[in-house]
Amino acid sequence: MGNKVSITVIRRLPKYYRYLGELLNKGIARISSQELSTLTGFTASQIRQDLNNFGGFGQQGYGYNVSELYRELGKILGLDKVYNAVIAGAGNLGQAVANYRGFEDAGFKVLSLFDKNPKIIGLKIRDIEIRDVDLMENFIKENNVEIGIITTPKENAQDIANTYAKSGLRGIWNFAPADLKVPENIVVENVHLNESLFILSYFLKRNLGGNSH
Amino acid sequence: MGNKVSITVIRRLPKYYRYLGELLNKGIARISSQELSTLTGFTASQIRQDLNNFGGFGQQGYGYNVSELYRELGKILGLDKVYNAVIAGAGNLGQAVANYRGFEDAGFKVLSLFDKNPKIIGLKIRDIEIRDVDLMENFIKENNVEIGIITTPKENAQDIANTYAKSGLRGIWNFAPADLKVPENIVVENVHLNESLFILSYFLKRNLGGNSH
DNA sequence: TAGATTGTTAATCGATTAACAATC
DNA sequence: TAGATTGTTAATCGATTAACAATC
Repeated sequence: MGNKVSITVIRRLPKYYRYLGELLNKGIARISSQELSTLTGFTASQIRQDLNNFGGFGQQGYGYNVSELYRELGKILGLDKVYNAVIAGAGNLGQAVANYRGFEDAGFKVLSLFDKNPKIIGLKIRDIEIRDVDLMENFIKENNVEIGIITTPKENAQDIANTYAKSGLRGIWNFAPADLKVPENIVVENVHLNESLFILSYFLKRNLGGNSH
Repeated sequence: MGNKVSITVIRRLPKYYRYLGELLNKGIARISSQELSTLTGFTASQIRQDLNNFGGFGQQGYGYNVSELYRELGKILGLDKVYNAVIAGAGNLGQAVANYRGFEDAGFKVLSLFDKNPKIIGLKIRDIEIRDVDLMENFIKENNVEIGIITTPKENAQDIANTYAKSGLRGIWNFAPADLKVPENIVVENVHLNESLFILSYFLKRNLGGNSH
């Protein structure tokens, strides 16, 4: 399997996956790149190019088999494996993530939340306990945790990232508005809500409507 | 002011704005494109190109005045105006957004949350009341609300978007994993957590580390 | 004035679209 | 077989980088 697929291609894959899942639920068996284009807004040509980075999943004269393509994309996206995760920062956002159902669907399991506020340590979100953040490093090492989520204020984000790095985590999902410095072998994916909000604001000011900027 | 600045440029502006804010807090008065490059990871050349889409904010031999550039970018991003907002969906995520401090910093004011669950209608998040979603349309019309946030399950997202459109809102900040259909004059900015998570998963599977994919 | 750094044009690189032969 | 639609190459378009004259 070739390795150097561009990030712009990869960022489109989840959207394909989402629509294929919807088609699957509707019981639709096949789909052409043209029909996928109508759904996703990407051109048919681009869709074919994108998919062919990973293999020839289609069939001339027929199109793509929905359930096969869905399964293949799931594999490509790594959704066929379960990862253990922890959440640092058990405020509203941390609790929202802990409760987020899409999280389990993607094969992630939250084993614990961590916080430094003694008032909430010991509480449970669903059945997930909030523990003292001082226990986090050992917990990660002892429970085969591979993903660390950061939902703390930005002031603490780099400290948490450092602890994560020491603990041997492999990936960080960062919600703090900060660019984390981590060792080369750790993957960081950012959700920068403030940036998203600023972009909304930009287009509002200019009164430029239309979906999906 | 020219109008057609590409979306790829616009998506970099919030990062410039964030770092300039940090420099301002540190009391740093000037910065070169080269120094900004070190901070942001974009090339100096690209930074100069980006900024020159909006005007010549720099000075040869000197660089950029931090507070001036910060202020100018704030204007470009529309952060110099206050918008009223409401939130549909008062679960964890909706409450997290209501409590999110970056929200006020960007000039957005949440006037009310709305939900259909009678158990939480009437409660307050900080001092923001949760109201019955049936009252939402009138509330928006009567309170000069311009932004609608969607933190409901995806099943309800399009209905909420329709109500927003009827209410005369101008912008939607959508957290549901769905592509909303809205009239041309309404701006939609999406925060697709599931897509972000899938991308983290993709890079984890491939064991490709490094920041900022 | 000399040094620094922008603003801007030109060159390169990469991504998207178009086109069509291959083939189901 | 005829029609449909992919996989893939070539053409186009847009974004990034390099280079340097302008100028503070």
